[in-house]
Amino acid sequence: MATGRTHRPATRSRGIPEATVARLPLYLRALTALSERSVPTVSSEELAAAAGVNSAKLRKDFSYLGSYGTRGVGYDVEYLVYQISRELGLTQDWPVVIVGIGNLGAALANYGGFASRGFRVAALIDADPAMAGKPVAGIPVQHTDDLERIIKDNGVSIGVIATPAGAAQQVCDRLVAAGVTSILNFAPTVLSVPEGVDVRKVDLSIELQILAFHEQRKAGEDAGAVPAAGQAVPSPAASAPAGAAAAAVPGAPAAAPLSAAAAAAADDDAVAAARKGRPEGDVPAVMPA
Amino acid sequence: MATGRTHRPATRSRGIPEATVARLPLYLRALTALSERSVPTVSSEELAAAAGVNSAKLRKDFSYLGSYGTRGVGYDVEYLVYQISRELGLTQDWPVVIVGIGNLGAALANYGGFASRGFRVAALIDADPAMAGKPVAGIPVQHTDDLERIIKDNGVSIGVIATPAGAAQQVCDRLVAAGVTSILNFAPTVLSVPEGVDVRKVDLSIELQILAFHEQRKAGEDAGAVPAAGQAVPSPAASAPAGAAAAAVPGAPAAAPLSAAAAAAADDDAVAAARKGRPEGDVPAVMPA
DNA sequence: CAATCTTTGTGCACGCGTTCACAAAGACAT
DNA sequence: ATGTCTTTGTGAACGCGTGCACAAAGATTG
Ligand SMILES: NC(=O)c1ccc[n+]([C@@H]2O[C@H](COP(=O)([O-])OP(=O)(O)OC[C@H]3O[C@@H](n4cnc5c(N)ncnc54)[C@H](O)[C@@H]3O)[C@@H](O)[C@H]2O)c1
Ligand SMILES: NC(=O)c1ccc[n+]([C@@H]2O[C@H](COP(=O)([O-])OP(=O)(O)OC[C@H]3O[C@@H](n4cnc5c(N)ncnc54)[C@H](O)[C@@H]3O)[C@@H](O)[C@H]2O)c1
Repeated sequence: MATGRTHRPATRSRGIPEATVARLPLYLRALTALSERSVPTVSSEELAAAAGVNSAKLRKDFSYLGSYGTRGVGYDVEYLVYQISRELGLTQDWPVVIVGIGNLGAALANYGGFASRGFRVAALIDADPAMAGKPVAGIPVQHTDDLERIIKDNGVSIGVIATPAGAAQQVCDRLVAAGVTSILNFAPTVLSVPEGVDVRKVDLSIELQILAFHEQRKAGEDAGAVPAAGQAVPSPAASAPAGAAAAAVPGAPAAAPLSAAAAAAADDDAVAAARKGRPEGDVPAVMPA
Repeated sequence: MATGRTHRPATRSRGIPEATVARLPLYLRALTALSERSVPTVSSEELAAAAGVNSAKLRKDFSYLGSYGTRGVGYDVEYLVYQISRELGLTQDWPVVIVGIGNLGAALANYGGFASRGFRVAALIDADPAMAGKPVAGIPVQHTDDLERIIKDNGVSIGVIATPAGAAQQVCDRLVAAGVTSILNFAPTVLSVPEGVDVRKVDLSIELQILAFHEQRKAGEDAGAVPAAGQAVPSPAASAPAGAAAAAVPGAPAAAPLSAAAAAAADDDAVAAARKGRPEGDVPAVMPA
């Protein structure tokens, strides 16, 4: 899932908790499905099951919106769809621009789920001159030079960034300067934005790493110990003076810390680990990128 | 950002809070960047700034892993990169399969960020016979019929679902049955999985809706009142619990209605929605989520 | 109208996550 | 050694989110 936002610790939006806001789209989706099947009402129990949440939580969530249910009966589907849509601001059209029409950007542009939910792709923007004018998903790609004009002409307030990480902050700055106040970022970078601008990020790599963590733990439980490998391990070299540019590692940039320093400090490490009550045999061999 | 997981209320994984696990990849990314610049050490303050978090939070996060810092100096970059990598299980190779090689699936297959962190795309799977054998990102697409064999032959434990929503649950079931225990789901559906299987979802539509909510609130603050929609509004009033396909099922256990709703919701994909054309008559200018 | 049954809305308790604030640890200078 | 300075590691307080459990509301039946 996409996670992470520039938190607004301040006033709780209109009294609606952030966690609740994040679940409203889920409820809306389930309700829409029921609506299409012409189901008139649902109980909190049924709807909660469809949305994959606890029924008490769902009821509490709805209570923030008001009392839209009928005791002994449940919630009126159509009415609730409307109320949630209104609360989420989906009763109006939101023009969106996608910046960076590469593999991902093109996929997003082709994604039907955009338009079907009130989000209209107002423009596709890319820095590659070769792409200018070329239609993607029926929409001609425009050059970055016109970014500001495009944003203003279309009254865009939501921008999607799908450029390489290196360009993300710069693109973000331009979007914000042009008037965009909500950004969905797919680039693996932490964007810094001024107060009042919301950023949400979708980070595939992070999701996979979280899954890997749990996966490893599952495997560890089944097979008792971890694949032990008594190789040399990088360790906090004796104590590198922060100031000096003299890297802890001479030549090699990132993969060779298992040289002199490491070997010498290996003993040190074992001691430290033992002292702190950490198993010392848990040392794999491979290094990540 | 991707959000939502099948929670494991049980034992807190090895004492490391879920929230911390979710931030480790962020730290790792920042640390890797420092490592490439041959920076030997960082203070919690600097690293926190780079990762976009509070420094106290970062220190507490690291404290769950052990005491890897040096007071008065900071953290050894190389050592920390190693420790976090190990904790996340990135010191080993994770073969991954992507199911559903359409717009999104193809983009994912082409994504370099996969391999760079120890995730290897072991196979691409699609149900379309026309795609079988066709190479995407240099990897030949294989047919769904061989899904089980592919999973087992490659020892895959992590699967990515990028099929239409309607097929997601079915694909999920097959993946799980074949041995996959971690799933990253891009389809807009709530997947139900047995205990022990982790699911994380990336839902673009939900992210945009959350942004829209805040966007609307910002606009509302500026312009005082709310966009008074004088439109006709469905009211719960008259709606009587019709007898027909009344959802208020007799004694349905709660399992049946779940899968039923899920299946229905699944069908509510962009494509389906577009094909059916918007059911105009009802409600405001809202659209299904 | 009264009794019964269903389901909402919410008070309450609990646990997790965040943040502050500071003692202690170590580096470094003298 | 001793003192100063920097930065970690963490105790403690606080707030948010979750879920239980139940009273109240309304439907439904007799
Ligand atoms: N492809 C995926 O599945 C995937 C998954 C997760 C994250 N990401 C991230 O999404 C981003 C895009 O990925 P991709 O695979 O589409 O990359 P890509 O290289 O295919 O596309 C990037 C596009 O951005 C354009 N671009 C570069 N600089 C720009 C600028 N300053 N302004 C406007 N456009 C600019 C390029 O011309 C190119 O068309 C990357 O940051 C990547 O890490 C991609
Ligand atoms: N494209 C996007 O940017 C985007 C964004 C968010 C979410 N999504 C979701 O991701 C999913 C895929 O989107 P897409 O745009 O790539 O769709 P798509 O239609 O382009 O691709 C879907 C692919 O899945 C294959 N498929 C269908 N049923 C299958 C099955 N049972 N087993 C294996 N493969 C099967 C199809 O042959 C097709 O190649 C959808 O659920 C969509 O809602 C897409």
